[in-house]
Amino acid sequence: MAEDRNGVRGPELPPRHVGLKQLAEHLGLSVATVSRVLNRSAAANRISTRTQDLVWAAAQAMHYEPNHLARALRRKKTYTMGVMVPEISEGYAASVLSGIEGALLQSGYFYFVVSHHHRADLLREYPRMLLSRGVEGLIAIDTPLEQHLPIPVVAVSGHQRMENVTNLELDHTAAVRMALTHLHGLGHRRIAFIKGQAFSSDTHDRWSAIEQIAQELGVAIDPRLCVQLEGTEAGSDSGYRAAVRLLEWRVPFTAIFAFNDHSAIGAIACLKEHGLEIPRDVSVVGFDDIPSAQTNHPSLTTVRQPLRSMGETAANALLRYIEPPEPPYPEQPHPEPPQKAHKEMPETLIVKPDFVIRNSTAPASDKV
Amino acid sequence: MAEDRNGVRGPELPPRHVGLKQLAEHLGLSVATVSRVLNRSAAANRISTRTQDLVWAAAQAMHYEPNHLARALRRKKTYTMGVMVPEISEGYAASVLSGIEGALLQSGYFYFVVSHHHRADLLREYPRMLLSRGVEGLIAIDTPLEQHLPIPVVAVSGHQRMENVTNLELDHTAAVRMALTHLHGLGHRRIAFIKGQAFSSDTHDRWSAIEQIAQELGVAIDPRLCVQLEGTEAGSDSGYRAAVRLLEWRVPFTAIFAFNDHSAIGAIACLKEHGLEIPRDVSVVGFDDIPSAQTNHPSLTTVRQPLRSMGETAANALLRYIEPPEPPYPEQPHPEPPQKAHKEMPETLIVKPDFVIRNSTAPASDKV
DNA sequence: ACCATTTTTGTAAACGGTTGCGCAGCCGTG
DNA sequence: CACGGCTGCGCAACCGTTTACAAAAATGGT
Repeated sequence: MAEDRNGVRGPELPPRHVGLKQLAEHLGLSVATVSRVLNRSAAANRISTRTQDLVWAAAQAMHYEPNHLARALRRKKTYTMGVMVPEISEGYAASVLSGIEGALLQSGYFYFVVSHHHRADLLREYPRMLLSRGVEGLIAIDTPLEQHLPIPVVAVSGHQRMENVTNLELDHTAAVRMALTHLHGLGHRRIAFIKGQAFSSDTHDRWSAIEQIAQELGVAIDPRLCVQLEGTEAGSDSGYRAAVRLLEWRVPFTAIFAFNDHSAIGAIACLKEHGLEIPRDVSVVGFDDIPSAQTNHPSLTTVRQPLRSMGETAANALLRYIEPPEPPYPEQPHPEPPQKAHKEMPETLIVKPDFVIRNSTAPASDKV
Repeated sequence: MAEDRNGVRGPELPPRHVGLKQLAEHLGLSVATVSRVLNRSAAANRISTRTQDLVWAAAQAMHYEPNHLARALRRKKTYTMGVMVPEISEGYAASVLSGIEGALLQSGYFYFVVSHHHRADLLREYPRMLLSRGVEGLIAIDTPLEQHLPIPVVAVSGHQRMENVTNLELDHTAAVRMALTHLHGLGHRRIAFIKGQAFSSDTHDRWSAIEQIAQELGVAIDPRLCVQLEGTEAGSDSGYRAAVRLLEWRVPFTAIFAFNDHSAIGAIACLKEHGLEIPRDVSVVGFDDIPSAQTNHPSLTTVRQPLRSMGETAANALLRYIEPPEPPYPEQPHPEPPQKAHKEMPETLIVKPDFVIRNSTAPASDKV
C-alpha cells in the first residue's frame, strides 16, 4: 500500500498523493499559508493576492484533495451523520433514506447506514460505533433508542421522549380520521382492523388514534375483528395470515383497515382466494402508499406517508440543530450578534399524511 | 460543543469523553502502553499480564472508545467503503445495498452511500469526495465509471474493463436463454421486446444476448416489436408508455419480454386497459423479481437477479482484495511466508440468474 | 535614516491515536 | 563483578490539517 512512496517503477513524476506538505514544498511556502488560503480562513485576507492565486493554481494543477480525516480530527467536525434502520430493502426505510440522502449531501454531509434487525446487541453496539466514528447526529428510522446519546437525534416514527431527541411522527389522528371517515362515508360499520407488530413503533399510536376516531364516528371496535401481524419479515405473507385468522372467526365485516400496504395486499390475496371480490364484497384500506399500492389489483386506497419528505425533514432538522451559523460563506458583514449557537430541539415534529383513493374501496355491501 | 471540558455545572466527575490520555493518566501509565494493550499489538506480549488486566479493567470502567478518525489517520486504514448508486429508493439498488451492508458490517467496515442521479457532475465529484474521506474501496451499482481510481472497485452490472475494477455481471446469456426458451416452449413466436434505457449498463449486454438466443431458437426479432424505455424515473410508467407505443404499431405479438419488472408491470396495466387479458392473450416475462412481482396481478413470470447475494458477492470481493492477511486475530504462528499482499482482482465475476415461473405466461394464443 | 506600523508569512503546538526504538532494571553466567 | 539478554515500559516521531502566536519584510512618517 505504501510501497512506492518515491515511485519505484517510474522516474519520480507525480507524487502518489499530494498533501499540503507537497504543495507547500512545491510552492516554496509553508503549509500554514497554503492551508489558510485554501480554507479561505479569516486570516487569509492578510495574505497577498498574488500568493493566493499561486496557491490556487498549484492546488488545481497538482490535484490537491484535502484529507478529510485529518481535517475532521483537528477541527472536530466530521460532516458525517449516522442512520439506523431495521433493514434496508424494505421500501419504507429505503424511501426515507432517499430523502435523507438528498438533504444531507446537499449540505456537504455524508452518512453511515447501519441496520440492526431488531437485534438487541446491534441496537446497543451500533450507536457506540457510530459515535466512535465521529458522527455528529443520528437519524433513527423506526428504531427504538436505548441509551441517552451525546449527540442530537431525530427519530422517524419514534415515540419515546428523551433528551436530545426529536421525534418525527406522522399525524396518526389525521391519518386515521381520513381513512375511517372515508369508510364510514361509504356506509361501512363493521370494520376489521389489522394491527401492526408490537415492535413497530407506529403500532401503539396508530391504535390509539383508531380508538379515538372510531368513537367519534360512532363505529364500534369488535375485538373479534382485530388481528395483529406476526413475524418479523416485511413481505405481504403476514397480512395473508392475518386475513386467514380474520375469516376463521366468521364474524361478518365489510371493510378492513390494514396496518400497512404490505399486509393489505396480503389480505386482499387471501380474501380473493376465498371467493370474495374486492371492493365489491369487502373494502380494504392500506397505509404507507408503497409503489406496489398502485400496481396492485385492485389498486389500493391508502394513507400516504410522505416518506421521502419525512427523510428530508428529519435530515434538515438535524442539520439545523448541528450547523454552526454560517452556511457556506460567511461573507456578509453581519452587524448582529453572532446568533444563538443552535436552535432548540423541538420534542416532536408532526407530518401530515395524504389520503389516496383508488379501487380497493367501495360502498358497503352485506355479503359478508 | 467543547464548552465544559472540566464540567462547568457539576463537580468534576466523569470527563466528557475519555481518550487514551485520560486512561493512561488514571492508570499511571504511558499512552503508548495502554494503546499497545488495547490493540493486542504484537509488542503487547512484552507487557506484564497484571498491567494488561488493569488496562482492560479501566477501559471498561471508564467506557473508553477509541477515536476512529485518529486511528485511521495514523494507520492509514479507515475500514470504510464507498457505494455509488443511481438512486436509493428504487428496489434494485436497495436490495443490492442490503447485501453489501451485511457483508461489510460483518467485517467491521462501514460505508458511505451516494446517489448520483445519472448527473454528470456528481459522477465526477463523488468518487473524489469519497477518496478524500478515505474509502478503501468502491462499489458502483449500475453506475458508469469515468476516471481511473486509485482504489479497487467492484462494479455491479458494470461492463467497462478498467484497471482496478472487477465487473460483477449477471449471466445475461443464461438469463435470456431461460426466458426465451420458456416462451418458445409455450409456442410464442412473435415476441415483443422492451429494451432498457441507454444509460442503464445492462441494456447493451442483455440485448446482445437476446439477439444471440433468438437466433439460436430461430425466433425472428421484428424491429417493429421493439421499443425502448424512456425517461429516467424508476416507476412503472415508462413501461406503460412503452406498451402504448407497441400497440400503436398494430403489429401482432403474443408475448412481451420486458427489460425489468417495473416496465413489465406497467405494460401489463396498459394491455389490460386495452382489453387484453394476461396471460391468455399476451404473455409477459419480466426481469429482476422485485417484491411486487409476486403480488402483482397476475403475478409475474420473471428472471430473478439474486440482488442481495450480488451485493454480498461484490462486498466480499472488495474485502478479499483489500484486507491484509489476518482476519480478526493473528494468533496462529504461521511459519509460511507472509502471504501475498492481496489477491489479484479478476476482471469479471459472473452470477447466475434464476427463472421463476408465475402467472403472467401461458401458451400462445392468436388473439393479437 | 530610523522607528512604528502594517502587511505577509513562518513556527510550532495541537487533534487522538500508533509504533520504532531505547532505556532502565533484573537475571543468569563465566 | 562485568556482561549479555530478557522483561516491562516510556520517549518521541508521525499521520495530514488547523490555528495561536510571533517573526520577518515592507511601508509610511518625520
